[in-house]
Amino acid sequence: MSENSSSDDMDLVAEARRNWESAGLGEIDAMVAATSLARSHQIVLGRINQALTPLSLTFSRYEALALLSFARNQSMAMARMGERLQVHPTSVTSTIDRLERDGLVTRSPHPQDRRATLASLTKLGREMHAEATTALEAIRWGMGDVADESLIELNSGLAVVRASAGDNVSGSLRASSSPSAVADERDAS
Amino acid sequence: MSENSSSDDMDLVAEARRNWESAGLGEIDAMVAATSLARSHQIVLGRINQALTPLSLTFSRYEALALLSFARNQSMAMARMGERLQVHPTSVTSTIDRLERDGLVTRSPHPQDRRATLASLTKLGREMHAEATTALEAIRWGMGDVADESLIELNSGLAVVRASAGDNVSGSLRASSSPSAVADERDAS
DNA sequence: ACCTAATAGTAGGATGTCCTACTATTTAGT
DNA sequence: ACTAAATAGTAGGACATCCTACTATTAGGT
Repeated sequence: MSENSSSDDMDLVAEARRNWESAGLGEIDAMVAATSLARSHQIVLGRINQALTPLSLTFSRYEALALLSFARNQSMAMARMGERLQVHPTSVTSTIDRLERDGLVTRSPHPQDRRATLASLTKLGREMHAEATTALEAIRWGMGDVADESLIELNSGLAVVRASAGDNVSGSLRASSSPSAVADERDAS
Repeated sequence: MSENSSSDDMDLVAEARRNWESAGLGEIDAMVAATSLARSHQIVLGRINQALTPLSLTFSRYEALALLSFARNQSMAMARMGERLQVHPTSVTSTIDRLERDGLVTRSPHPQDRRATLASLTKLGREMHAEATTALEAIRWGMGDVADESLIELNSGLAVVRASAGDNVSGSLRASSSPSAVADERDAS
């Protein structure tokens, strides 16, 4: 999929809004937000994966590498990886399978808990992580030419959504979006 | 995956920011935006799919149903569906396969173009679309308790991203994000 | 101590998405 | 008219994600 097949197409989100309004339905802003969020995610993830393809990586696998690279000894129990990455344990198994297959990670038994398995970065894994990070910076993490200023606003808007799911976003609220939630910032004092 | 496994976890996005800053890397706002976008998408899509599960639907299939329901004669050539939904032609095949299997859609040869196949909503398909729409409205399209006001701001922020990929977002810019693009709004007069 | 409940990881299966390759048709250009 | 290029749809395969079920191990309660 190219980012945008043709340029003769109208604003898909605006069109959805029209359709919904003409059908007399409610929650239009929420519908538009969901649609727009899905499309934006598709765009950004597409760019990211495109940038990682030459390295034989995907964003999922990159995230796992990044997590390990910041961990003590560059290793972590798989269950903990699932918690951090917010994915199902079976997804971790699948991701580590492929990283191990490609020589970026090794599995080893956990020294204290014989149920657990440690995933550890290999030398090649560290190198690939560094290369991939450079590649992602070069494409600004898929954010195109969007100005930093706009990104900060966007982050505020997204933080509100994450907060609605119980995520701790105390370190992510900056701009004006949700006056009520900004309270967290001051509570620390 | 529950929305948030435990509550003892810190702000994952903020933590990523810390890690990146300590590594001396650039494009931090873009990295945070990409991370936050992915997480928000995961949250919202998860809620949506959860609401659709009782109807044996997924959001992808719902989108196809919705597209057909707004089309003339509730039918459309599959290639056109792929353009509108912004997915690969093979994804349309896959989606229509399942919708047809479940009796929500039928395939028929295109009367003018023998290469093409028309996907048409069945009566059951129309009913399921209506039911699913009600279910999605009930959960505000996965946007939780985020206020409409915040959603409108979020939509503006996301529109900037979509615009960066060439999407026409002339009908989606409202708030403050991108002053230059708001001009479209007034051009109509 | 012992039995039950919780936790760690994996196997197998369903979905959704993409890609490449292939067939059938249509369109365009000479 | 005829051939080459474009288009429509599908088959088969790779990945990522979830779910359920199953084994192994650890932790808890009596």
